[in-house]
Amino acid sequence: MTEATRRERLRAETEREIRQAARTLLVTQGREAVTLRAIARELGITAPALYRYYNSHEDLLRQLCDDICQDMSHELYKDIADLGEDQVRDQVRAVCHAFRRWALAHPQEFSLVFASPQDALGPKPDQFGSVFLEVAARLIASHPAPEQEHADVPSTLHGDLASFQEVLIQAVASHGCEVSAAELSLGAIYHIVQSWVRLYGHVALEVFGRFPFAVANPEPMFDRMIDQMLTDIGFGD
Amino acid sequence: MTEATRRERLRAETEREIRQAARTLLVTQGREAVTLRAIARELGITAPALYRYYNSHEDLLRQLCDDICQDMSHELYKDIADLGEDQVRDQVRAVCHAFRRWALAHPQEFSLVFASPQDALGPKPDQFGSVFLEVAARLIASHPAPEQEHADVPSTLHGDLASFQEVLIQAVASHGCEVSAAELSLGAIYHIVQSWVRLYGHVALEVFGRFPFAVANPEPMFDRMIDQMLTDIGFGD
DNA sequence: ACGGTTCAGTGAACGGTGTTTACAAAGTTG
DNA sequence: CAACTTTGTAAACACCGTTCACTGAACCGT
Repeated sequence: MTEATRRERLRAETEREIRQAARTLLVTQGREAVTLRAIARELGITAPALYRYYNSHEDLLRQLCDDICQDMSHELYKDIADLGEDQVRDQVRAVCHAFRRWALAHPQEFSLVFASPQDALGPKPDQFGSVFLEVAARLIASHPAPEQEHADVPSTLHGDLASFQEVLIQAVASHGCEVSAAELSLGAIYHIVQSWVRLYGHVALEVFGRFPFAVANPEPMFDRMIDQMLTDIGFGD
Repeated sequence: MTEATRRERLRAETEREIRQAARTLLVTQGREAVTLRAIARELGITAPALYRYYNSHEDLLRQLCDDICQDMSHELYKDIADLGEDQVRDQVRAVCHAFRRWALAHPQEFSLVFASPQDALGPKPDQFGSVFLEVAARLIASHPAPEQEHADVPSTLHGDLASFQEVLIQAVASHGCEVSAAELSLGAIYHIVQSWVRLYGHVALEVFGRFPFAVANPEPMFDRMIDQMLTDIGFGD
């Protein structure tokens, strides 16, 4: 059967139950309610027992953030799975809409992930925009005409963009698309990052209710922005 | 002298001292350290005394947010005060850079203001992007050629944009610039909002350390984005 | 099958938190 | 001076994260 011993299986099980309880508390009662004692109460154990699984309350929240990001990532990929391999532009559109929809449907999770400082975290650098960035990179790479040159991106950024280029190429490759550095120029990378800035800016403003004026229905504005983004990248319809 | 009685002056004084202490704690030791007892300790009083001034801890934090926004607003206006009345494009550039600089220099304040949900707040709808929005509106209105039409903005948004148009016209007017609705078209308003989305997106990502890749020096990227923004609005050099 | 070891969980305790309540001591006002 | 308002205190409550000594059960090598 499974390689793990019985003990390890039980441990992994309750570990999952703990985070599930924490997640439920977060969603139903907000971040403040995610307390060690409340979680333990939910599982029918006492608070100190949780220290067998997590070093601290902060540690638990950190791992909860990882869970959330992973779930969102899976959901986003699920939303573009139905689309054909060749409809990459539709995939970009879909992933943008899915990201907004997820954030609006899970404001507490979205806030928690963003409120937590990225500083003293593990080796994972991003894990939030990665899905969008991968799909967008696939779109540009798969397009036959990479007319974008890296003439208009400041030379100071070439180093950073080049290292990110490698990361993106590897990310795309892990989805079965082999691309070369030539197909994914530095200019293209730059446009992708700029698109992520806009996408994130809109969604964050909307989720946090910080739009400069009361928007009755932000959806058409979002649609319009996605169109503009695609046009700027060079994929206007 | 002042209209207020002696008691009212004393009250206002300690009220200011309380928020000053809270602010210092926030900056030096982070949000978690802004506790009622810590604030009281700083003033040499006890925690329950603070309830004579604020209804709750949450209420105090809310008002602290207001303080922060107001301070930032003043600082931003101070940064563009040196520029001539007619150099409005430079003013936009300056206010963008000032916003980024302020956010990077005050990450704790920036995070606190954004982490706090906007929902159950007072009558103030925004108070964060207002400075940028006002200056940007002034730029467009002062420009002789308002070639932007509202043909390319979704008709669904006309209502929301029109109401925001009024707000902006009033905001610009309060700075001595009378403009008509014709000089500040709906298309222009839309571009201003889009610019704010990008500006906020970049700054938030940078402050929260959530850029998709390690950027050694984000400043040239920011400069490049501001250029692009101005070009999109119709003010490329 | 037994004995030692590992491990999950408990209960009590410590210092800290927001908040309420009853009360004292000032300041203000008639 | 007396009545009243305002400001602060001390004690208490329930809750929080965290530590520690301890129990009991599961595991493992012999």
